[in-house]
Amino acid sequence: MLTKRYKRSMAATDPFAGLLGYHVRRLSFVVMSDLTESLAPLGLKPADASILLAISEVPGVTQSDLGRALGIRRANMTPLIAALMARGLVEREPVDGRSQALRLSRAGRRTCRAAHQIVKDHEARLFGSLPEAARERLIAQLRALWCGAP
Amino acid sequence: MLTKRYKRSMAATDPFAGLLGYHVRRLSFVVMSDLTESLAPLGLKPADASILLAISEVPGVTQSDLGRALGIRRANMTPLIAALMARGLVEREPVDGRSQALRLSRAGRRTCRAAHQIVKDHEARLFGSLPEAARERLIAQLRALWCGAP
DNA sequence: TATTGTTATACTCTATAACTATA
DNA sequence: TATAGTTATAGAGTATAACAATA
Repeated sequence: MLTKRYKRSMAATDPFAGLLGYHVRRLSFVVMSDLTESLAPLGLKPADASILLAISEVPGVTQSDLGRALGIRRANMTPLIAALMARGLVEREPVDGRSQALRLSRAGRRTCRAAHQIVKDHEARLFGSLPEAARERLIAQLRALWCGAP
Repeated sequence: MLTKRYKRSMAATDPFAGLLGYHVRRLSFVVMSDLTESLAPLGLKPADASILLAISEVPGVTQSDLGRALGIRRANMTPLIAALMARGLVEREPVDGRSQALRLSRAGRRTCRAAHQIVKDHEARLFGSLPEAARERLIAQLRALWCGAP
């Protein structure tokens, strides 16, 4: 990430060192890179894994509600769900004439468990150095910052 | 960001609430959205602003070194620098037959100061609720997580 | 041989608009 | 009139490979 050359030439006067947003951005990049790489053996991207995890927690959730919860637009949910259905991981059943209830198939539950384990390992690898109390305080602070104070 | 429907159907059992990486990702999105919007009046993207700020701190920095410091590849630096030069904000001078030293023009320094103020306001708006000590601890923790422990 | 800067290009993610069918 | 899902498409941002000129 940081080269020797950078450390020589810029680190001492890094104009971003005092910017919280900058560190959030760089950490987010590291997190997403590691997670993408970790999930690749399952043939899943982070978005796929988040969909499986969320369906597993709320079986029967609607495609639209799921998209809203994850910050994925309707138009972009369509191909994501279609791919998971084509792989036999997700099943769909109409709740009325327009909404579709999503559930995991048996294979989907298996893949979801594997993904969940990978995510836990990934978190431990990246954040394991933090004491549990610090980790929880960090989560509470970040959560408050992105989804509004309380 | 979060809809009422989401709060009703998923919040209680949010499978991501305990994942630090998830909150980093969501906060990064909020940060980048706000920063992009805040810089738009100057006709700058966050990458442009980071380039101006960095050149201002290290005048004469090389295009390659700058890219490495900011995590932008050589191939992607070319059009970014070209656009800033076309706007008369950045000037370039060869240090040897291949490297180019970058400096801000007078207009570039003016735009850089404006960008710096916008960034400071943006940080205050998003993170002003944090006491200074908490903010600094947060920065130290995030920095350690993305660029290696010490 | 390795590095700088460039060009061309491709891939992913995300965004919008328009359409249908249902409520 | 508003919502669910779909389709098509456009725009960022980021990635690689190959090239010429230079160290």
